[in-house]
Amino acid sequence: MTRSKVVELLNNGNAGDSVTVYGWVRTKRGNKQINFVALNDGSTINNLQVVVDMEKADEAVMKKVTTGAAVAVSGTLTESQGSGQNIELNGESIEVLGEANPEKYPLQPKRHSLEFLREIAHLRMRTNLFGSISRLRHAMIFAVHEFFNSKGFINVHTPIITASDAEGAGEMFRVTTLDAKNPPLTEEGEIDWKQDFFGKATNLTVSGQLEGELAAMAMGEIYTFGPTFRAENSNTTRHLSEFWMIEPEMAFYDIVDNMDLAEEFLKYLIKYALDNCMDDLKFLSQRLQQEEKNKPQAERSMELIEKLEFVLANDFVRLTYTEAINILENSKPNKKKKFQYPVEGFGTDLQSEHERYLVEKHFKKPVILTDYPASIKAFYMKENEDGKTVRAMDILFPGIGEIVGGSQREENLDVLEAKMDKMGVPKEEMSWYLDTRRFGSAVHSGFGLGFERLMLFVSGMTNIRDVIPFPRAPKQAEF
RNA sequence: UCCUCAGUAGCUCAGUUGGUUAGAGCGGCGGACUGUUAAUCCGUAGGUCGUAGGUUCAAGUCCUACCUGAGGAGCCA
Repeated sequence: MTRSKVVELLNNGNAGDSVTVYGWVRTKRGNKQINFVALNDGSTINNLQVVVDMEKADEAVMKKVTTGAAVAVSGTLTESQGSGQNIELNGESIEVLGEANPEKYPLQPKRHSLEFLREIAHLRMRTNLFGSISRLRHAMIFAVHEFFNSKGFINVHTPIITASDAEGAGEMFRVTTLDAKNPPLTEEGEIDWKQDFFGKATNLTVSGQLEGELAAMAMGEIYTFGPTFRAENSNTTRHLSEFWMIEPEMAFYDIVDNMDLAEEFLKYLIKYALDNCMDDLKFLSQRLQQEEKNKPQAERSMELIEKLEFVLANDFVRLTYTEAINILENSKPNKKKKFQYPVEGFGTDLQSEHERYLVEKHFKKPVILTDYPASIKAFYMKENEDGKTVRAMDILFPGIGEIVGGSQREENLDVLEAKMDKMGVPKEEMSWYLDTRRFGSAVHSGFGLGFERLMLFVSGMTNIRDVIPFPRAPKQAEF
């Protein structure tokens, strides 16, 4: 007999069908006459109820059917007499494939704290919550590729090991095969990287953007979707040391085309979740509502599905950095000196509290901020005619902050080189990058979307460590 | 990295101004119940109080250091 998935049986099973299911036991309850086993195989949030007639069942086998055990069940689908489900499986034969000692198995049929589940990340995907998140994450990965593929973008695998340290996107993890205890030294007493595996100092990538630009300047429209590494000592609910980033890069796109694409992309992903993951979203929503009960009314967020639909239905607010500074300067919290960091005109770097005010209080919807001062942004961003600002754009989401950061790129070689000199970026090492401006340069743009931040928004989770299966963060590299 | 808070049973927590033998709920185990939905009811076992020092007649409780975790800030996606 072939194996059926729980999701197929619940959606398309008919009473009378003879089926075999494999899965893990969530709970067992009942009495001497009858037992009910809730079976889950990861294919859906919903469990298949297996009904066992204890007068016919092997008692020794049923004793091993405990929470967490892997079982194979064969039997006949029947319409359920109970109220929690339409269809259930009349279990005629049950085989325990793998026992789970109930005195030692850490997942119990009860609510666990997220902190505890983080400590047992190797098992937490067996919970309803992390099962839902895993399916949702998969759906979002799939939707990313579907979106770009449908628009004719080429997926490019940019290198994970890089030698360039000029991107200025934070601390990097060194990649080396040198003996850590006894590295070869130069005459000056410095580590001699020439003797290392690649003949130079290498790191894990902090961004695929520069290579993405090379590809875009040949293929037109490309995107990358890969792991990214930052060795920053960040201990927050929004940062990981290893995370996944999507970076489209498009030739012949200016900053407005870039914004249009980013907004369309985010909405596509959210719609995909609503269209394909409703069971999981409903569960996540219920969980969120439960959490929010403990919060004061004013701090409660919108119901999850309502929030997703709201973002779909409304245009993102677009405004310049300068306009944002104006709003902030005239805002109540600024006048009442409620901001920890006062807003002091053009040049002020926006702090979390400022971004949150704009998104959560003032506009109450996603905001795209553009035209930041050149002084607070990266060297490769396209300078505006005013000479003061650059064509950068950050998309700010409620509860998350910056979810997308992007820009139109400086395509003029002279301007770019002048900026690199000014900001101390080594031109010689980046000669390969500058070749895109030397030969066939053109207007182009791109952005980076933090995949886990998207997951935070879509799932309603609040800690980024809960939306990636095996989080990497300072002092955390287990599993 | 900085600030704040926390660490007591498998899990979630209570534990008074320092004072006998450290408690509860859930989970586990045993039992009861002919259809349950995180079942219900009865019973039962389960603890190096994060680690190391210190103060004291006496420390889960006070002090110091360290470790771990959470929330916030910075850095950013």
